[in-house]
Amino acid sequence: MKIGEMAKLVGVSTPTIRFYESIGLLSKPKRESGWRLYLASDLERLRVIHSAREVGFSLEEIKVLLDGFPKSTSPSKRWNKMAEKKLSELDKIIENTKALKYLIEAGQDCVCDDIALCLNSEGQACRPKSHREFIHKQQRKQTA
Amino acid sequence: MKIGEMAKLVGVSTPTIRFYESIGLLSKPKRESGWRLYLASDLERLRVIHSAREVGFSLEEIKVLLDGFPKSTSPSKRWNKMAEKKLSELDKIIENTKALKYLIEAGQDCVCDDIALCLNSEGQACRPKSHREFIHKQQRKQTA
DNA sequence: GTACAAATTAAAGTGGACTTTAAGTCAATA
DNA sequence: TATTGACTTAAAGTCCACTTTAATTTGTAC
Repeated sequence: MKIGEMAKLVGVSTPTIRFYESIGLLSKPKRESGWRLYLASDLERLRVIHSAREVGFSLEEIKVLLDGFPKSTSPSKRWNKMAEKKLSELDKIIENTKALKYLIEAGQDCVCDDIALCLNSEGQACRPKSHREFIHKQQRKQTA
Repeated sequence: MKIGEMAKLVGVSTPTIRFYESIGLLSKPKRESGWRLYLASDLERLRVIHSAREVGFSLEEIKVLLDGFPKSTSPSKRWNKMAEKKLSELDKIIENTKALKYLIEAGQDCVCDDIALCLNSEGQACRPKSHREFIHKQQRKQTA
């Protein structure tokens, strides 16, 4: 497939794809009369890159993660180290995301005058109760 | 508390806090002989900002989300619209994060020669099976 | 054959989110 | 009283991840 089709399928711009190629994040594909022709495997790789970007990985991190992805042999120390680090970061992201979801949902029927009050107040008449309890649990976890 | 203490508790730098103040994301706190003195509510707000940043919210988005946070009245249309949008983005982030976790975990004992093969191949001898199935499910979902 | 849409290049420009710099002030300790 | 470490300011600088520009080439439709 040509660059425009792949771009559309994944949801990035064509200059972005060329840019990724220029920094070696995507490999140089075959050409047909000058036009880049991509394979299904390129599409998969770009999809992974895109979702990793959305989760906040830097391009450099993605490069290490993908290029160091274990071949038939066992993973390198560097890869393993980054994988470990990233796994715990991803867990943190999931926690954060859930907390924010609760916060936003609560905004729809919370009666606090301020978000800080809503998060903070102990005896506040803030609905829904479930939200306040969840947030407080999160904060105790983070502080500890 | 002074700026350094708050910075340490949340995990940002002191210039970052002053920068947030300069763009109106944090309000100007009381001073004591020139030094900023923060309250517990400032700490909570900064915590929310920080975790939202980690999840990829822009500062502008966070500003809208927090400043428009419904007071005793009902939420504004703008706030509601952004909240809706953000809730679905957050769901996507959780999906992406889980998929990446599977991918990284799989890297530890996958026998594919390449990450694209691992994601892509149908009859490939790629362990663990659970991972491949999960990823394919994700992809079908995204493409659909 | 001409217009059009989609591709090509290298290089310069942009926007967001900080970070650094430089010169100074404050409060506590030796 | 002098040093230390945490604070103050405004302004300039940096880094990342693209995006835009401009000038050109290719394949398809009328």
